[in-house]
Amino acid sequence: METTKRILDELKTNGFRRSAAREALLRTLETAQSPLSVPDIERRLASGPRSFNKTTVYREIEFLKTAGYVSELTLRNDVALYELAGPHHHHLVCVDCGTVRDVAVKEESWECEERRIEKKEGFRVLDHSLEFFGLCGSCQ
Amino acid sequence: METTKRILDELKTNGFRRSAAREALLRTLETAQSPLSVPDIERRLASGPRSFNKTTVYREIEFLKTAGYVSELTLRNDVALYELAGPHHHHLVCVDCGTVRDVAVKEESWECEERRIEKKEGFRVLDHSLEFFGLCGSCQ
DNA sequence: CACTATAACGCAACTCGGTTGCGTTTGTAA
DNA sequence: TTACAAACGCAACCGAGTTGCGTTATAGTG
Ligand SMILES: [Mn+2]
Ligand SMILES: [Mn+2]
Ligand SMILES: [Zn+2]
Ligand SMILES: [Zn+2]
Repeated sequence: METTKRILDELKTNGFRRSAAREALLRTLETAQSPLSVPDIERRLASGPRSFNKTTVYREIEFLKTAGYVSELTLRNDVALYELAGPHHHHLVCVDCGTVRDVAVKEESWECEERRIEKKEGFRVLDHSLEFFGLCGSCQ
Repeated sequence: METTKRILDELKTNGFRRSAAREALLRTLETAQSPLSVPDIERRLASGPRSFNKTTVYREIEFLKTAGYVSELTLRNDVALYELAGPHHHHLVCVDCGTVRDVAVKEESWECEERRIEKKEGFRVLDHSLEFFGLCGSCQ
């Protein structure tokens, strides 16, 4: 826990300030149990002690993404979702209620597949996205 | 070839008309060598014998998607891309030039993974998306 | 070849996530 | 305390995608 504090400290050693918006945004992401959209974040911030301009939120998300502390999630042309960056993982997305859950996938099975692609297709694989769509426990 | 004609025929037997927009749009997707966005499609149509209103293009895409002839592709929060529906497959996306290519992936290796998820997570998997991001031959 | 029903279309106005420019505020270290 | 730049707010903007509604055109019928 206290990921927020750790990130703020790391940022400070690199010359970035501990601002109210930055801390509030990090705490929001840390306490969220699933990825949030920017509108989500704005609402949660607004229901706290103070709200922030949407430009600030977008810029801060962009900053934290570039710094590697936040990762962006793309699902079926909905709005972008954000979560605190962690080890590489994938998601279960309920097509009914929209909830998003982390899921561990054994990647070894098809990392050889990536190497095969690199060789056969002449394409240098840097990253991949894999998400599962279906029905969560409460929706099936 | 002549996927366009086949689709138009199939649609006609179901009571849907062979309209100019529908035919032009299908031909555009058929001759495209990679998925297109709606703005892409609008531009290509406009440089042909006649152009169509963007609402028409959106509605037609939606119609063909629902009818199962077009599939939508979502990559890293860019605009939606569309291609003629075919057998399930995945894509190689160049993060430099943006080109999108089909790629065959042996799914057997991790279909057991899906079943494991269903059992362990209590989540009914209906579908998945898997895309590879990296550098194409000309960009690496 | 009319006639008709309705699928398909165009237009204008709108929504909303996301961006940009610019002037102001605020955190931090000297 | 001061000064510099990081961070912020505001207003205007952009562009993909949507909606309502009146009009046009396709295709089956007589
Ligand atoms: Mn996650
Ligand atoms: Mn494809
Ligand atoms: Zn659900
Ligand atoms: Zn490339």
